[in-house]
Amino acid sequence: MLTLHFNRTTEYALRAMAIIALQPQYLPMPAKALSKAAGIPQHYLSKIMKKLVEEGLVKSKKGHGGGFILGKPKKEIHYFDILVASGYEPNPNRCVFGWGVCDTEAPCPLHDSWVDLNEALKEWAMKNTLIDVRGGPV
Amino acid sequence: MLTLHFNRTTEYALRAMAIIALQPQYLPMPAKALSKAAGIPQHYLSKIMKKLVEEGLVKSKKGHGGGFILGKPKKEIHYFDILVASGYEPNPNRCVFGWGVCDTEAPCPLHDSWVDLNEALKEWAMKNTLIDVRGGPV
DNA sequence: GACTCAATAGATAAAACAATCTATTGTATG
DNA sequence: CATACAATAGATTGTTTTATCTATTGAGTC
Repeated sequence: MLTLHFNRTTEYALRAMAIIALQPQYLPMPAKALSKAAGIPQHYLSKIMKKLVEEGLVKSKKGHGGGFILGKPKKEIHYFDILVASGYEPNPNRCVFGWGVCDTEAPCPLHDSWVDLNEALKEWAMKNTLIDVRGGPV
Repeated sequence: MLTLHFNRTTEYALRAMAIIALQPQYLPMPAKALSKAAGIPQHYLSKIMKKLVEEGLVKSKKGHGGGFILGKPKKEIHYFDILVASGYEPNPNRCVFGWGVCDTEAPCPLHDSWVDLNEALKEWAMKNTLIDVRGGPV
């Protein structure tokens, strides 16, 4: 795959959350239906959902009539939370340049612009919430 | 690996270009030295360099005293060019949501915010050039 | 022209990522 | 309480990406 900005897992997580957000919240969405609606392999999705549940972004309900619903109001779920829950590292202590230490004091040649990019991405992830997901139930 | 924003290949390409940019331009940098300075496996790097040469971002010189130098002035080499040369797709016709068609007319639920992110990233990649690489020879 | 340095090319191997399969646990309903 | 539905968990397979290995081609130097 040609990675756009995130890996597939993270992209799937965004998709899944968006779809759940579009459902009536009194109606839990079963993993199977979610898998179909999002075009995500069911068992792969289940692993992603597990993390989202652990982070409190969704709540799961087992048994007949069960499924997933949002863990909190849409406006409180930032894309950022979804990224983090699916493995994104917001403040990596890893240098793009591969340097052991790389900070403002001892920056690698790409440090400044990298910080810049990180901030742009973080800003995007923080300003968007599930309220920004548009459309009717999918 | 925990991908930050790009895949490893692209990250390597940025690194390599930054290092070459920091060298005195009358002195070609051999792939071996570059590999060592950048911490990139030599033969893997060679495949990346090939693409960069094809795109005209660097020029290569074979034989004794050979190596790589920039293909054009630093200020004309945008990060964007490096991303593209290493496989980044600037205007993907692929929907995050997996939809066949997804545009302003028929947008997927994440379309708007995704376009937003793409633009932020493109802006970053366009405004930065190899002039923004800081430091002395590495 | 023989020798060395250095890029190019192709094939192979290892690792990471993505996907699938099988079984188990939990919960509502008749 | 038996049955069906649905999440959870672990093990296994498949695919892609990353890395390595082995040549080959080109260019300078003696």
